[in-house]
Amino acid sequence: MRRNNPAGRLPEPPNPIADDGDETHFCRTCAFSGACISEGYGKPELLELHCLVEHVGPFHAGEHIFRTGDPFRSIFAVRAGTVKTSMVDPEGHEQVLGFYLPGEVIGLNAIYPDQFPCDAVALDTAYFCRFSFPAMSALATRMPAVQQRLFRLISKELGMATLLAGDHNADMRMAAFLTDLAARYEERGFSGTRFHLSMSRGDIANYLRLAAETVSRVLSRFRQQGLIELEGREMLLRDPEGLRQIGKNLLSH
Amino acid sequence: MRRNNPAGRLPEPPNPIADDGDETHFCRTCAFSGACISEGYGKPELLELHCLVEHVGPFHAGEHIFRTGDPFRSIFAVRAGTVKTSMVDPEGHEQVLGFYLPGEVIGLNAIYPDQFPCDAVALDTAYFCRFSFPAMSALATRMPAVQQRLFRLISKELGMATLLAGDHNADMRMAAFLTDLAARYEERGFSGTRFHLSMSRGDIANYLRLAAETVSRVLSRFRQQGLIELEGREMLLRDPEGLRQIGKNLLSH
DNA sequence: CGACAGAAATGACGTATGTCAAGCGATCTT
DNA sequence: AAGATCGCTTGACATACGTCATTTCTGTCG
Repeated sequence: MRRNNPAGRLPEPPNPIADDGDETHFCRTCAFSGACISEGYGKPELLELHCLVEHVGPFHAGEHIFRTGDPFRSIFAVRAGTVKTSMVDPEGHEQVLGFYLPGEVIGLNAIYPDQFPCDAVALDTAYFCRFSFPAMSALATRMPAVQQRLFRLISKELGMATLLAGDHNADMRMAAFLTDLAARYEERGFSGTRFHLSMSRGDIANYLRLAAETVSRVLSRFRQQGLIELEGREMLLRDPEGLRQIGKNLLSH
Repeated sequence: MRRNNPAGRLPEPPNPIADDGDETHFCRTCAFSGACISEGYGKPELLELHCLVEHVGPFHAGEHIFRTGDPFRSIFAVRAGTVKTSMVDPEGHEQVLGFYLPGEVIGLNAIYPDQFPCDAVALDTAYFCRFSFPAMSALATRMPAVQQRLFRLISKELGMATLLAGDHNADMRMAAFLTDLAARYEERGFSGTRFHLSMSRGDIANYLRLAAETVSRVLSRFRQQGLIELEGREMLLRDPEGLRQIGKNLLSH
């Protein structure tokens, strides 16, 4: 447990949890909430959407939410915690595909192959809403807003994937990674300048297609340059705008 | 025109055209055809889907089908020719995102931002079917098969994008690229061992995140090793299985 | 036909980043 | 408390690939 906070350390960040939903209300930060709440759907449809939701968890750090090859039946919205998705190639090398924060959705890349093409493991204690995909598709045919939400979610994921495919140097990748994380935390109502890195340096490196040593060096350099403060995994962005500038070629907005 | 075929040259490849559709039949190779034909939908729905299709073209080599920032209204199925999609970063560097062959669909990554996030330019003379996306979404709510086809198309594109994001050496990338191209040609009924590269070495290099010189060198090496025969842009895969082995870590199947 | 321009191939060289290795500080185990 | 283990940092060195420069080839146009 990371509880005590001795003097001289960075203050603890607020614990990122999106878990304020109940039987008739979605968690405020959930990627699906907009499909009903913000678009003004009435009680009946709202209840219908809730019928196909199942709360699952907790999953503890290192536990799998799904594994490569599992039959695709559901997508998962993160309610609390952080998730890493990754593939392992035929030679056994891991490839980190992404990190998912509260309010975000995993499993969308399983629709086409109809089975999960990657593993999903919890990086810390995590809770989920599980949506049956067949039921959701069926509902989508009756609720255009749900259909559109799904189209947009998948298309958004597609946009994300293409960004990191570019060839950029280590500084750019790292700066873009931090800026993106910050924006996503902020979008969900958490601090966009102070947060906890749930993933190891090795995972970050793998995700950015760098060596772990390179990640260490870049972070050290960023610290020397006053761009960040970093103690273990507690991150404070001292100069978010500076970081954004360095990584701007990778960032959509 | 590439017409005459003097002795000593590779024979001309069959011209990749998927253009056998009419008012009530889709082109056999079209990505949408399965949505109606193979799933046994009757005349009424078939006609409905045709109503929202518009044949456009020809676009000549270098002409834009759409540009970054254009409002998103339609997706395009390639009927004939080849298309390159690319983004330009704030510094003006081009980033090739993909190449699209007859039967494939472009524009899916525009759904989320609701405007095209990239340029699409014809690499040779190209024809398209344009599908109004709002109309298609509306139809999808009434035809689950169309909805599923859309979900799967976008999700497939997502899978493609993540593959090239890995860190692999130049040989692997090139071998995987050729194997993928071959498979896609074959899937659409063209030769999977002999085809014309519609794109320049520079475009290939950019797509694979390599320098053009590296692409040249790798291709020369592949030729020396007897993996391919190559004359200008006419490609003959001498050892497709060997190539598949080299690139297997990047390939889904 | 010859001149020109662009695409492609090839060689020489530099560098960003990977690899290997050592060391340090936490946390866990016995 | 000693030892083992793991995550992280830092340094020294190696290398795959990019960059720059030159040459060759191909197709185009006067």
